[in-house]
Amino acid sequence: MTPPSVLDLNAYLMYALGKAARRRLQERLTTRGLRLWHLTVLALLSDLGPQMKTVLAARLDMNASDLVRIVDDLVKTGYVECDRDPEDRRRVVVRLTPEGGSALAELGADVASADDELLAPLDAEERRLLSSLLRRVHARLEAGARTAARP
Amino acid sequence: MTPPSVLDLNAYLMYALGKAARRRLQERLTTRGLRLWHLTVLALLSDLGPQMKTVLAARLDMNASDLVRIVDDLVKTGYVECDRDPEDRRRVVVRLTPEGGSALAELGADVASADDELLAPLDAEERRLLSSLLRRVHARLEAGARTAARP
DNA sequence: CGAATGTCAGCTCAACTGATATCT
DNA sequence: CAGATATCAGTTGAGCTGACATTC
Repeated sequence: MTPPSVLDLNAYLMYALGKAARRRLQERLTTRGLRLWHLTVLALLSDLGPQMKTVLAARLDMNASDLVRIVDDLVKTGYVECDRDPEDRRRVVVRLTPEGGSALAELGADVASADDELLAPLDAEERRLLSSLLRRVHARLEAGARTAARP
Repeated sequence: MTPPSVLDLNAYLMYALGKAARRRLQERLTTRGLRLWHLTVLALLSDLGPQMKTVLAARLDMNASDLVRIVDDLVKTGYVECDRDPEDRRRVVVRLTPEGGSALAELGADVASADDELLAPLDAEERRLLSSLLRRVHARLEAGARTAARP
């Protein structure tokens, strides 16, 4: 069952699973009128505190011009607010509002269930193992992106 | 380094890594005028032999209407050919041409290097482990899709 | 007839590019 | 001035939906 040589490629496997993961997360977000980037931006703001737009975009491996539109959406819904940094007026600092924080909290359990659905065939120990491997690959990608951007 | 709570979600991790994987595969394909689906359809035809379009679409977790356009492209480049099944004239059987086969062979090593790039931080044993975990998750997804489509 | 297969048009989101404005 | 930050317009691919025709 499912032995095509495409599956010999981990890159293809990750691509296929990434699509499935995205689909499951989207299901849980569209009912609230949000998209994937809305969630990830809110979560990152919650983790890091108020941040410049370039930092957010870089951390999420996201295009700067796309981030502008996502933040615009979040401002309209009142989940984030923006202020110019008085020390460097080029910078726009984005911060989570209380409304954004509670919206994120409400999403938490709902979104976490996407994990259970995806990783159903694995037991707890295997999930930890997979998670640890994925994190290492992801960390290297981030490091590579940084060094590539600032050689 | 990179500890946001978004990363507690394996679903998000897979999504992010899937994007990175897709990007690496695309780099290697656009130089030849191909896209991701072109590669996967060629590879699946090589593995399974001539197949109906619905089978191809289902196996690749792909929309039937999208497959039609991908196959159209591949027919234009001469990599596949289509024939009506005389026993059931609704069916269109797609098969790989010799040109398609050699194009796929030429892609092989090039595309395999996407794996090395992605999994750079893991040693051989860890790669096997990751691959095995990913395959199990993927197999379950395919099974779920089948049972959901035919309850 | 209903159901399966394939085709076509059109839509949204994701991802990227290039041009421009503003500020340091 | 160069460089960083942000913004805006437009393009492509991916993914999905609905309508339709054809055949069994």
